[in-house]
Amino acid sequence: MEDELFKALADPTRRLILDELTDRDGQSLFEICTRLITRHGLALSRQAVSQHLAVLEAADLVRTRRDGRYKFHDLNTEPLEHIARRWLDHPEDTP
Amino acid sequence: MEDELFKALADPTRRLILDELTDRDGQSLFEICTRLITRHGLALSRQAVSQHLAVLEAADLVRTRRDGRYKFHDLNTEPLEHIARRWLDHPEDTP
DNA sequence: TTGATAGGCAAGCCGTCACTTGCCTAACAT
DNA sequence: ATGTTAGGCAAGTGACGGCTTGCCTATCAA
Repeated sequence: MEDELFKALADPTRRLILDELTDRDGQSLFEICTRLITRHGLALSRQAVSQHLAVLEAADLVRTRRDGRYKFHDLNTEPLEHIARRWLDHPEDTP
Repeated sequence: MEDELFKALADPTRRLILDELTDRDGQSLFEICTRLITRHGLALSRQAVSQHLAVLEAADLVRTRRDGRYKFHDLNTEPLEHIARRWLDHPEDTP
């Protein structure tokens, strides 16, 4: 799980996808593809983006819901919140 | 720089090295090798660890200082502090 | 000086990863 | 029913990453 989280964040395209979902939640695969092209000049195939989304979903950074033939992708920031905590001082833990 | 930071964190062995440096700062290459074996059962070659340390240093997560034939490795947590900030709500930024 | 210790450099191996291509299913519109 | 749109599955390719091996330099002690 932790492994999948860090692996998911290791790829710059996946970080861009997280950016786009931060900007607007609940996008479909095609919307994400379009935004990667228009806003970042990244002309990836649909499958490439789909595979990235699968990696992000495996890391629980993205959650999906289906509606008919659409699949919407929602950002889940919870895994990100304590990502670096183990290496940082936690003054709140040491009273 | 950001790319190197996330790539550095993507490897579980490197995260263990950060753990060991969190536990005790300023270790030499051989000390880190020894701790990886004794505390985690990780029998890596010296060069493998050395290459990991180079990646961590490129990400500015580790800083080094030489003293004679010894090279000491110090943890630098600064890059970790705002690692996930771009995807999280920053209530302190929005008054 | 000799030997031992701490570390560096470079080439090579092998597995994983990002991406493409081709084909397939499901849902909706006409 | 047919065509179109949204998405999925699977195999293949090329590159990168982690690790090893072999050899080399530098520092210190005897």
